Amino acid sequence: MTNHTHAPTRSDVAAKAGVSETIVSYVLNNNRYVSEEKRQRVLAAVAELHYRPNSIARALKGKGSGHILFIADHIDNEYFGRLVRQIDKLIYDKGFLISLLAVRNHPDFVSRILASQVDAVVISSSALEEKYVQQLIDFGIPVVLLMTRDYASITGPVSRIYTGIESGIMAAVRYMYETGCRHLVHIDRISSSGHFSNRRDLRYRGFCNQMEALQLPLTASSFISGYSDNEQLFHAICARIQSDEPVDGFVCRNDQLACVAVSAVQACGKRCPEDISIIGFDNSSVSSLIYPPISTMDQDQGQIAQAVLELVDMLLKNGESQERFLNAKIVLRKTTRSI
Amino acid sequence: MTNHTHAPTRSDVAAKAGVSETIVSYVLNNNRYVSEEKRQRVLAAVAELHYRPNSIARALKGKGSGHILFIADHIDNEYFGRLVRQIDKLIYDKGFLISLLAVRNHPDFVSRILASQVDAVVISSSALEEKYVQQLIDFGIPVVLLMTRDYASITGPVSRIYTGIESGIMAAVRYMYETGCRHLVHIDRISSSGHFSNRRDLRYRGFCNQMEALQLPLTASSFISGYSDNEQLFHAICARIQSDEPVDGFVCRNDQLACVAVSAVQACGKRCPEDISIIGFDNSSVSSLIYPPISTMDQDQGQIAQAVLELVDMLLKNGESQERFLNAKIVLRKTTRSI
DNA sequence: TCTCAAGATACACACGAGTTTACTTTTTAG
DNA sequence: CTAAAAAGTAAACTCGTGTGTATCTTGAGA
Repeated sequence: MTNHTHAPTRSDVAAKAGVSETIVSYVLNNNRYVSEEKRQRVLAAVAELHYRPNSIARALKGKGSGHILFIADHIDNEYFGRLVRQIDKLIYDKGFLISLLAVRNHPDFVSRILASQVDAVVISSSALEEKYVQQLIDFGIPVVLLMTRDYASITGPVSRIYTGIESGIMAAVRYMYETGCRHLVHIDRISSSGHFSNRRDLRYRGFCNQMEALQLPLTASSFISGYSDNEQLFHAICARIQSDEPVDGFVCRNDQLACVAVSAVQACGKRCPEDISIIGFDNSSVSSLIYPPISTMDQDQGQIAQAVLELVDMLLKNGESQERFLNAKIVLRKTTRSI
Repeated sequence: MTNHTHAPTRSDVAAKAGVSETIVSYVLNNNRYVSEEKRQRVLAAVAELHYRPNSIARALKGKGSGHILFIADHIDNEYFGRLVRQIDKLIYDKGFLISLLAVRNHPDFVSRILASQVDAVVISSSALEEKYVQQLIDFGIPVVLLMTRDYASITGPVSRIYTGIESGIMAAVRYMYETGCRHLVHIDRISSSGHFSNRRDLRYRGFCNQMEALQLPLTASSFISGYSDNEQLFHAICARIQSDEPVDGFVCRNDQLACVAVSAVQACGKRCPEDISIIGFDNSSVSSLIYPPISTMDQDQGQIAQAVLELVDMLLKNGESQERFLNAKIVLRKTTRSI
């Protein structure tokens, strides 16, 4: 049982191959001419010792640490989990590793990230204050924003990916309209003070924009939000259904909320989708597991992952930033009518 | 708008404070005597420059990189996501960062991890081959195993956490028994060749052990497994219900499977829990969102996170390994009878 | 007065890799 | 056949930090 306490270093390889450390470095980085004979000896030694350049030492020389940091509000979110998985798939062969961090709006947050020496930062958050994002950028860290809200004030070389949230919600509203719905209600978890002030959230914005475009009624009663507890939300939805204001469709922030909506509709003795249509968001596992299975909007995490890596690469290579627009696809199941 | 391209270094701080770099180092590491006056000057300069020691350089000196690597089969798993979140909560103040990696059974896997220079590795996987785990340990990396299977062959200084999987399944079986079930069936996603060969999986083992202890019938028809597709599993469960062999309870590997079981039971015209009881595992969000809400076993991720960190600390500090036994709590909802 | 302990500081090296520069050998051109 | 160019190698420095050891000052004790 080989019991190495330390991983082999370049000097071990050089010794075993009978060449200088420099040669080893040249072979591995492939940036200087080395005679074929020595090259082979080096590669053999590398293979035999299972040598890999220490990424820490390499990072110290400015070659990058090989860590890409993902920041999200809820890192245990299923949508985010699937995205991370896809990225892990693509990133592995490039020698990168994913690091994860839940958002904290604390003055130390940025210096904490700086000290951790990650090569790039990908942010998927509606909660992180823009000033912190701005600081990251000002410090020269490559940043890719997954757009969940507008980040209006941010300036500098940031890449942005519109993952299809806004256009997705708009497509959902349009589909509901096309299948006959005229009184749509948006269900969300959070709400800012006053119903119409949350314009920075892309779902909210998409809903409002499309409603206005279709000239559908948009009032305070077009929104149910602010309930963090499912039980309370359930009752709020029931109350809304039984109120004087008409409803024939719920457009939900995510599939969990849609689930609650389905229960509420059934509890009120209404039929779904005949009386009230429901559409969720994220295509999470619940949506296909419950009965009736929920129609929802699916963002292709594989596609997003691809875009993230391309933009990170570009940022790392040229410092060039870019924007990307992706679309969510509608997944029709049983909580919406057919066209 | 301050546009620093580079983070400040120790020498910047030393210059600003008018002392030598060594003094800065002593103040920050608090390991040598420094006069109060200079200490204050250094701290002021640190604050002013927002200096933080570069964790890469510090890691190169063997002080640890501040990265703890989590390895799992499915890093997008909801259970795992919640665990990661809890750990992030506890770990943040200690200056650590979580890294994530999906299992690959590839010869390079270990050297890949070695090269990434993480301080410790936490493994939550039933798929990772034991030889790779052994290699990690032999290389002197602190390893904490979240026990999902037995890892019988592993030797050396590893810490193990039994998160309550085996004891949890046993408690579930016992509860089913106490509420009158006598013909229990275990539903799993995967199966090895032959029904009785998967003894290394703690759920499987817990189920078998408790069944034997209660002297309940345990035959090939006590298992439904091997269906990766929900549709196929649904039909398999229906077939089992309608077969000659009696069933009055399903003990499922997770809540998703329990969901499918609920649908199957209803589709077969049986009542749940009156005719057939069902219990899931993980207390994932689906379990409380569907109707009827599913009884399940809950592993307290906060508790597990706490244990993980304690064991990592211990490993990092003394190199001492340890075992920890935690329990899952039963969450009674509507798919099981009352006692 | 001399010595020795302890207080206070700084030099210099190490960590493991990348890279600049310089040195030696071989090849090519004139 | 000689000079210059090119190929091949290696020594030496760099990144930012921690720390062993050396230096220097001060004060107390004999």
